[in-house]
Amino acid sequence: MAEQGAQVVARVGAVLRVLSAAAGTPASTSRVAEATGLTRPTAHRLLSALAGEGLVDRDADGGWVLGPEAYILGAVAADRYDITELARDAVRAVAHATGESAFLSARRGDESVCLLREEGSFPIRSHVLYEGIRFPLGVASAGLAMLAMLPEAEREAYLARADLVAEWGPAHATAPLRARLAAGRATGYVVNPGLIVEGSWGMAAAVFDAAGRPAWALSATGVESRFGPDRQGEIGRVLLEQAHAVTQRLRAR
Amino acid sequence: MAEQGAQVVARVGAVLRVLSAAAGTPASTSRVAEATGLTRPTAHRLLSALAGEGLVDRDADGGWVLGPEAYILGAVAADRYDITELARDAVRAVAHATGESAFLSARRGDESVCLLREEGSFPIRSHVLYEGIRFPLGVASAGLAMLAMLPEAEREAYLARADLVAEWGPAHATAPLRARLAAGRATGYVVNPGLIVEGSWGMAAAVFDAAGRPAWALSATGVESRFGPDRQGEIGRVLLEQAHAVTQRLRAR
DNA sequence: CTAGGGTGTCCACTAAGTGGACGATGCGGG
DNA sequence: CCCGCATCGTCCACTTAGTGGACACCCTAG
Repeated sequence: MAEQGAQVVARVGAVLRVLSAAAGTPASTSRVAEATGLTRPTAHRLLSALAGEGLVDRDADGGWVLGPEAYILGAVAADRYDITELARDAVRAVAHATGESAFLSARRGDESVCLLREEGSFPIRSHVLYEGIRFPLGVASAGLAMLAMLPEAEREAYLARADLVAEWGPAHATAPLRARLAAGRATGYVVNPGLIVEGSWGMAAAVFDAAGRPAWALSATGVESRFGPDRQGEIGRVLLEQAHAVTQRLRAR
Repeated sequence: MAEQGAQVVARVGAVLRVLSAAAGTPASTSRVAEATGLTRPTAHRLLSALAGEGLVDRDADGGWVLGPEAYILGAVAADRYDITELARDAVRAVAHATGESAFLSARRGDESVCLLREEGSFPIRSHVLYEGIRFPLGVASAGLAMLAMLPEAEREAYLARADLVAEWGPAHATAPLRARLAAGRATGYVVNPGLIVEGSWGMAAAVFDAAGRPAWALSATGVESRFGPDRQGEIGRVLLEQAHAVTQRLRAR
């Protein structure tokens, strides 16, 4: 039984996150129910009430999307939380230097969420990441980068509570995951060898907030052939350099 | 008694709107309770639960602000609802041509909410409007402009249900308000003769969405001495021209 | 035309949510 | 340094808001 007054709020949070993760693609009532673990009448009721508040909207075909009030909340909250303007040059620099699509992601609890994407110039690109998409911290390269740089106690606590194998496969068991994180701490950047979509690789480096905590990550993704040993060092170097530059800018403000 | 499943959602909406309207200024628990009409324990419980979801945050002094999840929701929703990039040049043109601060506001139900502000060059400026601030439709010039251009049935329905006198004074009674709206329909722009803060005047023109509905407004505000009959026509012309340009751009996309 | 999948709504039931009261904390003034 | 006042967080008896299984309706594809 939830803390009093929290159950509906938690459900609202879950519903909004699902629509956010859908990145503007309308979701059906059944889809929202499934993704949030709610029953369909409950999902429908919450969605209708949220639509009444303008936090969600309904498209012409009955699909649910984030609403105009969500946009306004975000525009106001951007003053405090938005680093995309400050980081945009760095994301572009990664895309330009590596030819791969580059991203800025933030940590949100036990998830990473993609905030910014810059297309790379290389004609074959991975489209696994887009603004709003979320992954567990141990899954996408951005989340791996932030997880690797957390204090050991927090990292181990996460590994203890997160069950990634069920949904993401045995490559996400604790032992291989710890190895990946240890390698990331050694080099400063992490490598995701096609564990979300086979053949789509990613690399990432953490960006630290003013308190020294890994709160964001810069990453690059592309096809496997572009992430071999011959290029990994260079991509890693560029990611580290640009991530460090963003960290410095954040400290300076 | 609310529609089932709606009471807590409505309260969440109200809490988030209050924090949004505070435009980043931290609000105390008592302040949120007062502004939303909730009791203090209820406000505290909802705020704590929303903090758990990341939709609100608590600053170092215990004040409540919109949280990182609110920012993310808004960033995702911006794809569908953000016209500030498209309208920025027009807002700047109003500021430049008139010397006054210029704004873009949106209609949100029975309120107008300020989305964008450009400072004017004239050294004496009004600071009544800022991003996130909300007014009833019949109060700020932006809301007046949108209200004036609504279909008559909707406008009259609003006038029937909105009681603006209690909080805003007798100048907001239905008769003077109708006159102001009629004048606005005749000229295409509305004038707010210092009714929010004495001496701070505003003028606005509506921007229409693809369906021809007044969904936004461009406005200019400044000190009374700058809004006399000698300048009203020119300011009105600039507002109309720029609002029309934004309307055209919206149709074209 | 039929079947399947998705939708919206109902309402008996109960668990979640409420708010008055109380104690704690912090700050400012004397 | 102490006291008063304002604000805070928490408690828990009470009640009503929220729930979800069931049902009817709608739409689309074969």
